[in-house]
Amino acid sequence: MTASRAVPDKPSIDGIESRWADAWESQGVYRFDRTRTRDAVFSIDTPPPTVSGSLHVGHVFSYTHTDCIARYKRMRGFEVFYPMGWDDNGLPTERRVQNYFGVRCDPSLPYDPAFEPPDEPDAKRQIPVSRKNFIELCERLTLEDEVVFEDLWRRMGLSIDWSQTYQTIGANAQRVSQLAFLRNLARGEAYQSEAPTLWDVTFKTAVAQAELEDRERPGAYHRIGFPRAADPSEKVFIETTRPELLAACVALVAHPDDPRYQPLFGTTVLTPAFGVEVPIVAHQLADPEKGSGIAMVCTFGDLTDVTWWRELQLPTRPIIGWDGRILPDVPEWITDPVGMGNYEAIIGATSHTAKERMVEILGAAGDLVGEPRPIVHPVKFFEKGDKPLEIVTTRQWYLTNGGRDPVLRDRLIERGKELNWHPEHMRVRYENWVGGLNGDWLVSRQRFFGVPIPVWYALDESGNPRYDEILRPDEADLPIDPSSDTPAGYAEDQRGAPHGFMGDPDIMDTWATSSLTPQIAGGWERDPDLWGRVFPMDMRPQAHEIIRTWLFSSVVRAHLESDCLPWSDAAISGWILDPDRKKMSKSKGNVVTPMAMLDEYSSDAVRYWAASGRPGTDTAFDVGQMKIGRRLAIKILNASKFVLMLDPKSDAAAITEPHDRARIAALAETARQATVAFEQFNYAKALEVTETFFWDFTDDYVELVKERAYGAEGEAKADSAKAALSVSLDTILRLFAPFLPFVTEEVWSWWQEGTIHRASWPDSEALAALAQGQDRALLGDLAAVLTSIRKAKSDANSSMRADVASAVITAPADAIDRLRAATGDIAAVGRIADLTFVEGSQLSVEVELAEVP
RNA sequence: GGGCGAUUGGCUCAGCGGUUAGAGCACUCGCUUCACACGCGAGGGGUCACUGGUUCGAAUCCAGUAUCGCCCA
Repeated sequence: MTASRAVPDKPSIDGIESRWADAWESQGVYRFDRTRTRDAVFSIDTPPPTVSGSLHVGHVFSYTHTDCIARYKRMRGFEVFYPMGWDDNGLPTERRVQNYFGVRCDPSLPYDPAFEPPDEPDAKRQIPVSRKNFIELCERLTLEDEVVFEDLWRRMGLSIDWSQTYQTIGANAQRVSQLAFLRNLARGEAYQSEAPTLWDVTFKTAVAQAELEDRERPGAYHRIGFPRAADPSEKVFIETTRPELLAACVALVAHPDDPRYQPLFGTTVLTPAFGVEVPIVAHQLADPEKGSGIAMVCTFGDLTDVTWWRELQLPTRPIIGWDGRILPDVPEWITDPVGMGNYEAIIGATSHTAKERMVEILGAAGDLVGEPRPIVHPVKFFEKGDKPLEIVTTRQWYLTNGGRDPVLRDRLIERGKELNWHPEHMRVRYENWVGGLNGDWLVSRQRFFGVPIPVWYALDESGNPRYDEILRPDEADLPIDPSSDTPAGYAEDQRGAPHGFMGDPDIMDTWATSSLTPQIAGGWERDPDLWGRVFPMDMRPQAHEIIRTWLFSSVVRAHLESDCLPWSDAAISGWILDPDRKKMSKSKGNVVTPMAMLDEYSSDAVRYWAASGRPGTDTAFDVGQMKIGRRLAIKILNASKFVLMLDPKSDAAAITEPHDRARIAALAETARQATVAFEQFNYAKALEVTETFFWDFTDDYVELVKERAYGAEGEAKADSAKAALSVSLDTILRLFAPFLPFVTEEVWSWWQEGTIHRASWPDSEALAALAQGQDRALLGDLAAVLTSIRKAKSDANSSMRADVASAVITAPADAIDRLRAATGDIAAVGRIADLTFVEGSQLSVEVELAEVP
């Protein structure tokens, strides 16, 4: 970088961001050099932020951590592959596009190349558009959103290669997702199955295990009597929280060892209100402690029902439709006229309403015992939904993830052990999750906006799909949309016709795309040359709450496709907490606008705060730390100005004074510690040791050698100090460069060629050699002496420039030996006329100030 | 209910077996020192959550308790 190449009179950190951001971009400082081979590349699988979401402090925090590592690695000589993705696939973007343009996605519509959204969108009367049109609108909108993010990233100084960007709904991401899916299909890792599925009735889509969350909800146990078929006067009492599912009851189940019910196993009862005969069966999952110890099995009330249904081979009697309402036709298993009438009473009702009506019906018939007993229990929800999930039987696509195959599960847990976790303890979250999987990964979603499942099905003579006859596209044609593209050998007019074809109507789980970010960014099956230079990647930075989703699914995909980990290291960042130690969130109204923060404190200052947060640790939002960062940046400018105004020569051989060598020895140790810390991804530690050194350097060393550097003790000793100052400054700037890219670059431009961000990382061994074996202990002795002298002056309320008539340093013999070598510096900084040493056990200084005239 | 992590001066944190426990902020006092008043110096302030244990020695290791947070049921 060539800038002024002179030290300004009044250096300032204000406004330097845009100047250097522009210079870095125009000179391609962070451009990935793809002539470098894999061993010389450090590749980062950057998290693509949700562009439809808002920017918040958490972004600044975690992206800074990654950038510090990227910059360190670049200075270590690695060519850093640091792409940026935009996550514009999924529900948040779908909603935003709908509202912004007043449209909705209807995949049955043909693509209209001339479509333009209305000038004045009406959210209540959304215009239906094809999937392709919808995605085009999404890309148009996210282009605007991306600009906001990119501006912030540049302003923060993220050293991203802006020629390497991708979108998770972009053509390349779609192509990669579909190609990977087809490869999974070919290897038998992707399969379809008609099975009970967790279902969100609001979004009308299947939901995967990873998207579930339990929420505490009030409920009530209803005690219901089932007459025995053999003797209707005798009743078996169950307790259920879901009486509305009585019509879907297929059995009663109790624990095989429960003596209360053992005599009943193999007998049957009649369901109250419906008169359907169901068996009493035994299963070890029945909890004798819960309710009456015998439970009603329905298809399906919860996941345990699904287990009982599967393992006991019970019939399927669904009564809840995909809209969450009771199915309209009286099912054939209800034959009793009263039962048929009771069913008609709940047709079309939601679960909630059906429950109320069933309670009425059961109460009127005397089948309900007593009052419902209120409880609070965990209920499964879609994490983005607000109604309890139902379980309905649907045909879905699954991807193997170890949830049903112990061998694969063990292999994936092994992968978790191979991965280097930062911090280490995050590994258990992965292991807990993988160990707790209860099924394969459900990847199909009944939504409209997303990456389509890239297959068609042949239709039989009646026009019904033959799911076993999957029509696959040619890999070269990807990405495709089966709702508008036609399979080979068919014509478009055969769509939906007998002996024709139909496209799979579903799209993929967004994680099915996000799990492939290394493949999308790294040019998998698109740019083999690039792929060979960046994969497997080195680093995945991400937040801890998506270990089960993003991290795990990425491991699954790389394992299945490439039989390796997608990256060697996972750097897990913590959260930003507000001062009340709650996670910062928009709804709490405590989110600070990142750009305003950068304006107020400067980018380097905000980065300083972010980099102070240890890896994986939740960190309080703290403007105090930003103020300190700002102070540090300004201090670097001023200290640099001082050193450079001495016009020092970087002649390492000139460093001959023991004090200077001791300082260089400390510098070498600092560089060593910072390097070790960075190698462990501990940027916070690297910053801390550098900062500590720097403040000692300015407060003690610079003050002590100032007079000597000005020439008070002759040219040779001045040159020694100046050379040490020069080497120190050069090293300090490089140690700080990953954290404070702007101010370090600014100073670098005053006296060095090129950009500091491509300069080499300090070599601690080379620095140690410059110290010529000098003991660092001298610095501790000097600091103690200096403090004593300053204290004497401070106690006397006098200036630090006050003259000292005499000072007597008492110290152990070895300390005296060391300190004698710096007598000149001590006398100069203390303005001591007469300095003497006395041997003693403890280091102390007796100071006699000169008479003030 | 299971798992993980945290608990150190008023605040934010470092230290994670070895001399009287550190830093910054805040606070008090002082200093217009020619790199910096967006500065410099000095000072006060902590029985390291609690209870046991291991050890010559524990903030640091072990067990338990409490509180908080997160992940998973």
